[in-house]
Amino acid sequence: MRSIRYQEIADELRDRVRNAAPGSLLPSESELSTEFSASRVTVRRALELVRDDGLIDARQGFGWFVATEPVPQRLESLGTIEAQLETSGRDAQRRVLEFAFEKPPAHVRRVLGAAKVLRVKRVNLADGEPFAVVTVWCPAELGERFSLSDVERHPFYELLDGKLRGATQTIGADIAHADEADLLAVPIGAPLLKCRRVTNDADGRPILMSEHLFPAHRTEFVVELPNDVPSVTPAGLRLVE
Amino acid sequence: MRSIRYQEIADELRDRVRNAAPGSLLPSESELSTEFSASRVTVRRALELVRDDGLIDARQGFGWFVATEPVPQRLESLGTIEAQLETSGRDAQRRVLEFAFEKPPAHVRRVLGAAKVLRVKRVNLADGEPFAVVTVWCPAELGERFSLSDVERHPFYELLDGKLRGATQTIGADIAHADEADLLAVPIGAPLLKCRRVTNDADGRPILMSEHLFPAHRTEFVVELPNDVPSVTPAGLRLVE
DNA sequence: CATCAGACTTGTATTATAGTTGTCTACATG
DNA sequence: CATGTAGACAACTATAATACAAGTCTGATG
Repeated sequence: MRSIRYQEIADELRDRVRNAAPGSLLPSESELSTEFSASRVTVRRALELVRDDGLIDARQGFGWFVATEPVPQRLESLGTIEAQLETSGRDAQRRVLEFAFEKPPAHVRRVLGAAKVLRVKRVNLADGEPFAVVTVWCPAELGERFSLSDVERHPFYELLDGKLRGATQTIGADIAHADEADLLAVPIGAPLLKCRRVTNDADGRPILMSEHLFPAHRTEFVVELPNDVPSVTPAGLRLVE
Repeated sequence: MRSIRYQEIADELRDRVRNAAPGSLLPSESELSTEFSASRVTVRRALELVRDDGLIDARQGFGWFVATEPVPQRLESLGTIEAQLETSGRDAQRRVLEFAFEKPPAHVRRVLGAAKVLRVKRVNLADGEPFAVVTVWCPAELGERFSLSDVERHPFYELLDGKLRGATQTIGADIAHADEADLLAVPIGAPLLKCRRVTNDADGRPILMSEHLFPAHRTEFVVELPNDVPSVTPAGLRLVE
């Protein structure tokens, strides 16, 4: 069986990088070149492969270093909306509208499996203008630890820091009804993006359910598809029953 | 019973390939030639037989290698909508509505940078019911290779097989206007999911732009977020200007 | 302290070579 | 006529060797 040299080198480098501290420098390309008895071009191709994995990065005149963020964010190049607002210098606020312990609606109960839940409804503002209405449900025994001011001051993921592990997110569309139209300052019947998310804890059990409504004229989802595209049809779409 | 040499060789190769790692390289044709004491042409015919099984593939100047899985679909656990329909036993059809070479609208021209484009508009049916209206733009010099029946019979990604590399997909919402409402068999003002996609070629240049409209009551996007969730806010959302 | 030269780094070419597949022609054999 | 052998050539790939541009750091110099 033949083998490609730069792939061998890339594998070796991946191994080393995984056991190295983030931010630490790799040997220079010419050093690696002599060490592997390969030309600089070959070493470079290997390095570029590892970079494509998100494990390392390079700066001209400086060198190759282990990437600080070992978990590459393949899914989307954009961060959270809050971080976006912050970097663009806009002011982000949230206003809690409702905060109640109650019996969950059927579709929430089916997912969370709790007889009593905390429901928090709030509106998110960017520069004073509303851009999202968010409803979050979580089991009552978890929600009892939070006060209204906790929820008002901190995002939910901070309060549950470290407990959240993965999520499934479905994106749909709806039109604004009277209640939502009022909150989002759009006319009744305006198109909305509706996002339902089920967030799991470290053990994979769902512990958080949330519904987000965005006015379509101000928001859109962006998904980067770095690899081969299997179809012109949007990936991730499914027909609902 | 005389056995045909290149079929014997093909059988032997099939055996080896099944026990080899995907992506690994086979010996070169001339090596196999000496190993099997057969001419290179004969070995080649055997290799081509195995390739027709989909087990291996070749690249000129590189070699023969064990075929990898069709597509490493990391992004979402769901496949394309066509594959979904197929596995669920539903009937998928498409009907081409418009097929024209013309000057592109501004937002298409800005992305593709072409003075003339091919625009194809079609409606997708599942079990006879419409579930998507799709418009695809591509530069005229690329589109000239395709006929109307090409587009009607094959998905676009098949016609451009191997050329497509990555894409950026934005998901938004809109309401159905008269034209779309008619095509999708929904009332005017019904919520629609609107997906715009820019697909790039191997060099990262955009070569395809498409717009997809789905009736919201029948469709939704599903995005799996396997890693840490940074926020309760949906990932990938951004504010538009 | 500010500045500048020099050593070292990555980024990006070009050229060369050996090895590979893709394709063709010519010929032999049953 | 299908099957197999032998050979030649084009096109492509991986790799090496080299050169130069451009960015980063360090330390000497004034």
